Amino acid sequence: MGRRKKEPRNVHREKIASVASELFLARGISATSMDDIARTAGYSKATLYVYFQNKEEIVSVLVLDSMKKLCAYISSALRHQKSTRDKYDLICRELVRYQEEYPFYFKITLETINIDFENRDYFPEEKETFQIGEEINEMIQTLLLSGIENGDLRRDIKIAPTAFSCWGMMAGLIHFAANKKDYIQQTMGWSKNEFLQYGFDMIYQSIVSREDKQ
Amino acid sequence: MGRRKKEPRNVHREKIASVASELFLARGISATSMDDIARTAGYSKATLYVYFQNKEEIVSVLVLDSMKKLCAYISSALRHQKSTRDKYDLICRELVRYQEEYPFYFKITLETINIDFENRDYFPEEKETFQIGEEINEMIQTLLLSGIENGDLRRDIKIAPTAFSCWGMMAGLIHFAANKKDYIQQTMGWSKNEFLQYGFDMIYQSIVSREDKQ
DNA sequence: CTATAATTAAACTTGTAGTTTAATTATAGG
DNA sequence: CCTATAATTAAACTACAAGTTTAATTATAG
Repeated sequence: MGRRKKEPRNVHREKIASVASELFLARGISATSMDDIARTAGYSKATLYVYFQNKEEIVSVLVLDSMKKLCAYISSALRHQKSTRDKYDLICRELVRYQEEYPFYFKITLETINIDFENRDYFPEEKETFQIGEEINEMIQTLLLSGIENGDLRRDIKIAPTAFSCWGMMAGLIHFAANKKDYIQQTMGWSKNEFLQYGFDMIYQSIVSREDKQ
Repeated sequence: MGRRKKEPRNVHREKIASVASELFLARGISATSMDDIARTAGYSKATLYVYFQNKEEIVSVLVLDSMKKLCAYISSALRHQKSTRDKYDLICRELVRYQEEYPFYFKITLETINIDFENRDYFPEEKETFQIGEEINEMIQTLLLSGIENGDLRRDIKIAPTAFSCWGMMAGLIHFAANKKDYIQQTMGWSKNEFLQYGFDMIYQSIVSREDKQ
């Protein structure tokens, strides 16, 4: 009975999400209204509500996109480096890149990956985001395991707790560095990246094998 | 010319702040309206605006209070323990306690201690909060220094970067543990505190002296 | 040409922070 | 006991926001 189709639903969703992404990055999520998005995207607000349930759904789609990219970054990092340390360093770099590219989603991800599937209703995108988080976890745990096997990492570390501790510590470090850039410069005379390098190295020190004490 | 004084300004401020604190803890800051606070405190909304500029000022007073307590906790921890490790452990415990007691202020503190004194106008409370953050930093750096001197900690760590890295990592760890309690239980079979213990130990491993390799 | 899908303008609801005014209330000082 | 005045307040107001709904408009497939 449809007499008119033109663009499929997803084209509109992607156009809207893309515009929202730019506005969110420029002004922040809460400072961007649905009216802003509609105006910028060249739709009316009513149309936005045809393609998305609400603002939250738009955000969750963008968070998912960003997590997919992060996952791809990390996966590529693991494939392209050989040594445990090189892989570790590149993962750190990718995490920093992710925070810089998507500062708001980085924050949301840290808080949301949670998911107590009982309580709330979640968008499919949110559940998928959670799944991708699991994928990343598995990659990190695989790295830890192979690091232990070839003697790069301590034999007595516990894989899962170490992976999650690293995740929490790195996130905290990156968050700190991103928000206190000027402060770091003033008190230590270090750039954000120098500071991060030092912090990431500290974390590595906590898991590295201590056999080689030349 | 004042014909009536009754309660000094600060009594009202404290009563309002105290009520706000309870509501914030119970429902969250953004879910608590000025009307809620006024109703619960037994004032009219107009009176709230007599004693506070706005909601933000109430929050900043509460954040300051919470930071004062944290500072006192940590200071006491350092005075009551002898060994570097005991002092370290107790500081970790106090940080966790702080997060549990003031989850919302913990988050704000992590984001706000920043302060780029040029940009915004800050309430005096915000500046004082920053100062207390500095005090805590100094205490931690003093601990690191004495730990190095008596051989408990590695001689090659850099005091300030290590202190700030620890701060960032611990905050990240605590934040992770607090938000993903159930997840930790399900994936690792560990309680939040067991996980935190493991994570804090990892951090300590990264700064501990490695002389004693029995 | 027209039925109908797609889109929209605009009004509306509900909720928020913040401001202002005019009125009310309580009391310190004479 | 008065009364000037400080303290307080109710209530109306502005200015936004998200989200919902309706009635009208627009474009096009057949």
